[in-house]
Amino acid sequence: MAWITVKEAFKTAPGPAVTIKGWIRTRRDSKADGGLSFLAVSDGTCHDAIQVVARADLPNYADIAKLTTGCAVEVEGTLVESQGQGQAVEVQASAVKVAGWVDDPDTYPVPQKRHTFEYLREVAHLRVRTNTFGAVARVRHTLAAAIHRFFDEREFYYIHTPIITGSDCEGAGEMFRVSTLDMVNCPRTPGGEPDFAEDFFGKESHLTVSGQLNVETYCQALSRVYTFGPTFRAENSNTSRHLAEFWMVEPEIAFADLAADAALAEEMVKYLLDDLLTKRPDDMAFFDLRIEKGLLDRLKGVIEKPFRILPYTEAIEILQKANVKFEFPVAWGKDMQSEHERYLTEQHFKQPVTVINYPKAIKAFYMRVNDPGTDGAPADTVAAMDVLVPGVGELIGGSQREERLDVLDARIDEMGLHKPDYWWYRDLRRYGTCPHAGFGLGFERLMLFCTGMQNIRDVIPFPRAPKQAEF
RNA sequence: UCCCCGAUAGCUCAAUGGUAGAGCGAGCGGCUGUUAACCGCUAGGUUCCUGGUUCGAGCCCAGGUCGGGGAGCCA
Repeated sequence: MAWITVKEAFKTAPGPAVTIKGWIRTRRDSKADGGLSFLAVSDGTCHDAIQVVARADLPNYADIAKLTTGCAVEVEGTLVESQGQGQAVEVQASAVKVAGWVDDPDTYPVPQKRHTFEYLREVAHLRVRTNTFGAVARVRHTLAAAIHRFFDEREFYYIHTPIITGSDCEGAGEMFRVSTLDMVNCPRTPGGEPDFAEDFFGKESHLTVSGQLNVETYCQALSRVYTFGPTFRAENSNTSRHLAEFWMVEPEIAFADLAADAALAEEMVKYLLDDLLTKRPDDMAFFDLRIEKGLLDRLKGVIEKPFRILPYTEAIEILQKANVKFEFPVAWGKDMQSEHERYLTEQHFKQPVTVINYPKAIKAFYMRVNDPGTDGAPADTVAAMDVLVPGVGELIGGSQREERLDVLDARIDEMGLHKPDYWWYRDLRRYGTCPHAGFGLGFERLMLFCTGMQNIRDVIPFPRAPKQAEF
């Protein structure tokens, strides 16, 4: 008897003998026809559970009648056309073997009832057994696979940039230290500071906050590259859009400017949405029905319309003219607040907006300095871009990189950074430099955008956030 | 880190400073080719922690812990 997945079973015509293995979602009993039980069995391979009909003449029916939500079972039977409403096929069981009971149904953390997401976070090891978190897990996989396929189809190479970094020059926020030093009796320098020369790497090391600087080196040889891996920020961020450990997609393209970068970002987002709608119609219909009404229409709209490319200088003008009372003032040269970004993408344009050419003073040292007067800006700008999307805010941040060594050095000095730390990054500008650009896409933010889920802690299996690393 | 809100049964929430309740879930029974099933019965409590006010605290006060919403940092 062939063991097939529930997903396969739904695609199979009635008739064959099959074995199904999975976990009980619900059990319903009937005394009709001499007695029978209906078991909804899920194996997670697709959104729906399959109905198993277990008749009272099965030798272990007394056990079957005690099955509760969460029990693991192996069912042998025949795939048949369903006699009832609500499903096309079901399994008429010839044997139901109980692989694992639920100890105490009264305290099983995820019985078949409504749960809040806040509660389910406390039982993250079991929450994936619910409809929502099963769907999240499958969508997450589908998007991740689509990312690799998108780049592979375009001759990008996947670069495994390091998780541990010895350079303290990534400049994208607080970092987690990686150390094997004895924290209680740590070796000290004569000055009394911890002596990192004695540490594992012989220097102070941290978890990466971005793969960008490393991936730029491979870009300068392989032309089109990307990295997709975990990223760590030790910021004390307590929001529904930040994690201490998150996954980031960072492509880097050689002989490319900001326009090419923005075009790549847009093409990628649309490719991913289209692939998701094609490959996961069951889960996406669930999100549309239960999580965000109108989700499917919203995503289809994103695929169809071009992103709005909006110079920062123009964005400020729109915000200043807006008939809305903002909590924070709008002024050229200031970074846009969340409320400003949300206004642009949610109220004014009602679609994804790519804001480009930000003031130099508020952006990172590696972003390429624009020619004076770009977009009619009153001061220097850099070729940076942020892709803002409704409901999430900043989905992507990127830029054309400064490829001119003299300009880069001036920026490093200007920002008070320690030039020798950047020796290998500067080398790229000495040995055959070329214009190049790239961006970072927050994978969990993409998940929020695609599923309509509200909290970023609910779109990653085991969220890492301040005071949260239980599982 | 800042502002606001919250913590009571397994879960979601009620309860004027005076005997702690409901819905869902769970157990048992009834009914039904059932499917958000339905009907009946039953069990289930250190009211987050520490201290204070009071004859008496789930309720008032102080501190803490944890959670949620918003902000900052950003992806």
